[in-house]
Amino acid sequence: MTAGSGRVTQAQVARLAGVSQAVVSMVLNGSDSLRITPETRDRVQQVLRETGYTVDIMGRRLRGGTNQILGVFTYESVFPSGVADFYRPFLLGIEEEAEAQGFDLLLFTSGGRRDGRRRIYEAGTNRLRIADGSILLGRHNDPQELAQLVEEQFPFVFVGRRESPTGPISYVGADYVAATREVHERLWDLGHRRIGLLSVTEENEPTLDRRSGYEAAARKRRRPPLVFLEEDPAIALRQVLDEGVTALLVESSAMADGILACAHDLGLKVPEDLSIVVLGDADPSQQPQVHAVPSTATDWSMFRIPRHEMGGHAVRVLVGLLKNPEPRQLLLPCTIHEGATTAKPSTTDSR
Amino acid sequence: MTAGSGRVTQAQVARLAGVSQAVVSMVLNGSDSLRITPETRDRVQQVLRETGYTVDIMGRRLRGGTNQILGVFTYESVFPSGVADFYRPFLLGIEEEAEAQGFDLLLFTSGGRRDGRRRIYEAGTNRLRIADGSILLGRHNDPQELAQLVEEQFPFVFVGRRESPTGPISYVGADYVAATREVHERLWDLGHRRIGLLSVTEENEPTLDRRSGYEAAARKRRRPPLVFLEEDPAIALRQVLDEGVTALLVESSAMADGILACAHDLGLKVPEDLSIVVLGDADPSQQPQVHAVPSTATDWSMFRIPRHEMGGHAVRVLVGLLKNPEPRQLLLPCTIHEGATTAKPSTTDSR
DNA sequence: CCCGCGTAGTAATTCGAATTATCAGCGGCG
DNA sequence: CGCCGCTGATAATTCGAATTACTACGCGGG
Repeated sequence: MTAGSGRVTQAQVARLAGVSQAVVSMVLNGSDSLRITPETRDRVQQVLRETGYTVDIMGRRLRGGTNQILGVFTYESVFPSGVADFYRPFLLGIEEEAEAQGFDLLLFTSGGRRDGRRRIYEAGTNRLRIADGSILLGRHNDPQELAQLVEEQFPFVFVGRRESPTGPISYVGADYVAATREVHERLWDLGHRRIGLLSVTEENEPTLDRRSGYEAAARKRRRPPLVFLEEDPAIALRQVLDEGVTALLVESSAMADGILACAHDLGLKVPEDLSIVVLGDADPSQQPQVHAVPSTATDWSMFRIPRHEMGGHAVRVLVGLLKNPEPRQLLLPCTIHEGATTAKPSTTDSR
Repeated sequence: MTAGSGRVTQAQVARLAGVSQAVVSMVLNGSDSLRITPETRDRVQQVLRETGYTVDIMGRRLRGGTNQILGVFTYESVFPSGVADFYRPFLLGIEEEAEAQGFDLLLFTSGGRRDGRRRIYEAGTNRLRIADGSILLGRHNDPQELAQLVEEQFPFVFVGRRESPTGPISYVGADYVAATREVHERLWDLGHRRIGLLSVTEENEPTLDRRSGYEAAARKRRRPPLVFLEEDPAIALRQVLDEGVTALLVESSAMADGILACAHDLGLKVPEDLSIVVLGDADPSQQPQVHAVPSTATDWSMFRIPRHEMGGHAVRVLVGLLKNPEPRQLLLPCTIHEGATTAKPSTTDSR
């Protein structure tokens, strides 16, 4: 009686047009248009227009139909307030492609939060089902929820590579492996022979990918991998220098900032004495709240994650999934930004 | 067959537990708990746990008549790429409040465009009706579409004051009248006696509000209104100075930039020789694509539009509208930013 | 004359959950 | 014995749309 009273149903339209509800449905869907007299169809369409009828997505979906609605589930807020906005490029790509494909977007904001995070299954219900399929994004993820989604055979695509022990899941990710390998190759071509990787202990997919790309590149050049896991930049830099490293790959620009500062303290110049490459864009969610980009920001050598394209491709993969529920995985190439923190090594160390 | 084949229903649970579907529903909802034997309830709950049953939100909402979805319709793209992002604060407020009120958000991106703009009525039907109600935002608007929405008695709230000849419509706007009056008062208190308004010819609601606020303030001080409509900043400044104006209210920061440049050319200092106040935030959609804010940006004296709050209040008004379809109008106060472009007048001109 | 067949619909069913009406069984009392 | 009232559960209905099964009607050919 709240919103439902104003809502016109097919049955009401049918009564006004003097036909049965089934006819209204047929007129709407154009199915078996041969079976309906042009006069009847016109009469029904007239009433449809007068009443401003629109389908009830719940009824249609209950029956197994589709709504031309794609869900967008984020574990964090969709519209963040920070200037360095991690999600926006993804969402822009998603919106553009959804518009191109003729889908509306449903943002799942209704659920309560637990531990400050949103959940797909809240109070025993899967809210995603309102949409025909859903795009998931966010750094966090809940393996249990993912597993249940897979079991329900609900069509969804993750933005960013995700693996689930339950079975293959669809995703559109960035090819960190290839990008890291490429970075290693470029440094090698510049003459570097001791190329290190400063990684983090947290073992999520992107980190693992970067490491495997690094290790593959090192193996190709028959060099032992030089992986450092130290969190303190000063100690890390000491370790790196002790190993004779001339070029360092760093996971985050925050860590790179730390290394750079310590290097300056030691009287080292970047890139003359040490080349540094950041493996990816700045991820603001891992950094403290920096609202204003410092004007002296370093022009890091790095690679860019194709966020915009990832969003668009995620929509395309999801739409494909609706027709053919065969899981699909897609990795998009990162573009390498030359930057100002790489150069030829000053000392030719070929231990 | 695509989605949902893996789902467990209440009926299946009931069969496994050897009871009827109604009992399962009762156990789940705890209703009439007195009517169910503890043993039966335990048995059902056991099966519920084993099968991993989750409520299908569709069936539940189908009965309820409401689907807990609020539409968000924008005439332009929701996720713009520019840094100066006009919509984001609104959307952030909308998202937060929707989450608090337990609604999902449906972004209408599917509609085809005409003249590069989205439309509410496509193919004769109102797609907004999919949601329980809808929030509209965007600088453009289509009076005809608005009129039809009113006639359909569809619950909607406009962000920004909008009037329709058809009847009262709900909106949440910023109180430009009061803010402009307040600006005028402050300048008066500083000693200014010739306070001008540089307006634009386009007559939308915000412009009219600013003008009426200005005129009310001038009337209160028994001063003739000094309204300028010249678009060329050089000519406008000449007119302004010819009238002996010592403080100028300007509609947009773009225009203010032009005036400032011309004033400098004439050897005038701001604010010493001329105080300037911008009536509102910078509206990036009226400016050329400026991706990087110039570091020499002027600290304009101006007032800020409470975008975030407007979004949140729009959701609250809309939710209220669902219960009681009585149109509601709400104006939120702007906050005045002192800035660096106002000062006491150098010449005491009291013509 | 009646069967067959096409036409233009209508009646009935389905989806999943919630709710209402109903029913079976049992104890107690007149 | 029969009936009331209570308990604990089940059958039936509802929501809106889509689809299948069915029917009423008309026309033509055998």
